[in-house]
Amino acid sequence: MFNKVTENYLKCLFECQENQEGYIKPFYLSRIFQVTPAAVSDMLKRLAEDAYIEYQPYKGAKLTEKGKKIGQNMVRRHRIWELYLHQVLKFPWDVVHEEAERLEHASSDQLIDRLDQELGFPNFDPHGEPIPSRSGQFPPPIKSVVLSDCVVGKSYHVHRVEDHDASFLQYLEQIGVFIGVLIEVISRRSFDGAMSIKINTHQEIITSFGTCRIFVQEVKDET
Amino acid sequence: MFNKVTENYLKCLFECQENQEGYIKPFYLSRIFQVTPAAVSDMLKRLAEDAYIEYQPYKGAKLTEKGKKIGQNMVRRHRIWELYLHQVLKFPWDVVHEEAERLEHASSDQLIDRLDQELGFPNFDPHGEPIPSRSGQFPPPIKSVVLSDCVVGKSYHVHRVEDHDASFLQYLEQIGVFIGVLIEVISRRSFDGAMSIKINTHQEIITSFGTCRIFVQEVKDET
DNA sequence: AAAGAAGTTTAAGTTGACTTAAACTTTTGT
DNA sequence: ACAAAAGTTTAAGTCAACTTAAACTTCTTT
Repeated sequence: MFNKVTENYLKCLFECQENQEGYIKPFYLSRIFQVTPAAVSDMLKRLAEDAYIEYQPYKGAKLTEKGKKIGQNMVRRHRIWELYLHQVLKFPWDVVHEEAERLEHASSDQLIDRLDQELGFPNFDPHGEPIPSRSGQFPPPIKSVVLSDCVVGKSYHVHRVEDHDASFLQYLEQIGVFIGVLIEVISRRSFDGAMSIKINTHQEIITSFGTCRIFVQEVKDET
Repeated sequence: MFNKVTENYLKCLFECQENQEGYIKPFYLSRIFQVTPAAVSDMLKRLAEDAYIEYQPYKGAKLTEKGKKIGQNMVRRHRIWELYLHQVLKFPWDVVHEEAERLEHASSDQLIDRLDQELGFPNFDPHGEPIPSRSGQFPPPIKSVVLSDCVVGKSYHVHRVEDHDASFLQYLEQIGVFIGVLIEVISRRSFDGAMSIKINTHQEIITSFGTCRIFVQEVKDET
C-alpha cells in the first residue's frame, strides 16, 4: 500500500489517539521505533508535507482524516493477522505480535477481508484489542478497569492485556490468565502494589508490572 | 530475514539456475525488476561483496552456496504461500503470485513450516512448480515437455504453466486448463504455431504465447 | 524568575537503492 | 574481420531514512 515506515508511524499515532487526546510527542515515537529523536523530527516533517498529520514544531503531531484512515487500516490488519495466527494457525499469543508486525505491511485489503471472513468477522484480537471492521466501525467499547485499581474480595473477567512483552504473555499463559478468564482479587500489598489473585483453584502473585497491564471487567452479581 | 531487494535478487538467480546453467546476465535481471542495467550492476557488486554471488564484470552472476541457500528458501516461501492462498483461502490462481511476492518477505521460517504442515507437505505449487522441503530437498523431477513440441493426435496431462501473466492464467482457468487436466492435441498450424487442443468435450485454440508456456507429460497408454 | 534538565530541531553526513549520461566491452551480421 | 548493435559498467547525482553533534525550546524546580 504505502511504505513500511510511513505505515508504522500512522499506525502508532492511531493507537496513541485511541487512548489519549492531544498531540503525540516525538520522544515517545523515538522510543517506540528505536531511532533518534532527530529521525522522528525528520519523518514527521515528511508526513506533514503529505498531509497525513498536522505537525507543529515543539508541539507534536496529530493525524489528519487522511492519515487516520490509513492508521486505522493498519491497526485492523495487525489485529486480524494476530487473531488468524493464534486461532487458525495455533501460534501461542506471545509470538503473534511480532509476526503480524511484518505481515500487516505485506497483505492486500482482499487478503485481510478474506481472513476476517474466515474468522467470522471477530470483534477482538487475542489480547483483547478491538478490531475495526472493513468500513471502519469499532465494536461497542467495553468499560474495563486496570487490575491495579480492583477491589480485594471481588471477582473480575480478564478483558485485555498489553501485548508488547512476549515473556510477560508467556508467563500469563503459564499461570492460566487468558482473555475471558475469571479471577478473584485475594489481596494487595501496599508497599509494592503486588496482588494475589485466584484463578480457578490456584492462587498467583502478580507484581505491579502485571497489574497495570491487565484490564478486567467487574462480574455482575447474579444471585 | 534479510532485505526485500536482496531476497528478490537471490530468489530470481536461484530460479534462473533451476532452468539453465552458467552465468546470469544483468540485462535479464533489469527487465525482471524493472530497473536500469546500471542499478543491477550496482546491486550485483554489493551482493558479491557479501559473498552471496560470484560476479565478474561483463560475464554475469552465479550464486555461491551461501546465496543459493537463501534463494532456495525464498522460492520455498513463495510457492508455499501461493499454494496456501489458493488451496486454503480459495484465491484464484492468477492472483496468488502477486500476493505471495510480498508475503514471502514478511514470514518467519516457523510460519512457513506451519503452512507447509497445514498443506500436508505438498510437492508442487498451484502452477506446478516444485516446492523444496524445509531441509532443501526437491521432489523427484517430472520430465515434461513444452506443449509446442507435442505430437498431434497424442494425449497429455498438464503439468506446469508459467505464472507471471495473470490474464493468461485467467484465460486458462476459463477454458478449463488446470494442473493435472488431460488434453489431446488435435492440430498445429505451421504458419503461426497455434494449436488446437481438446479438453474434456470441448476444443480450444492456444496461440504460440500459450503453447510455449504450458508444460505437459505424455500419457502412458494403458491398453 | 532563573537555572538546569528534558526534550526537540537543525545541520551535516551516511547508506542502500535507485536514476541519467557517457564510456566501455561483447556479440552479431554481412 | 570489422562496424553497428546490444549489453554493461562507471561516474555523478537523487531520495528516504537514518546517524551524530550542536543549537534551541519548553518544562520543572527551587
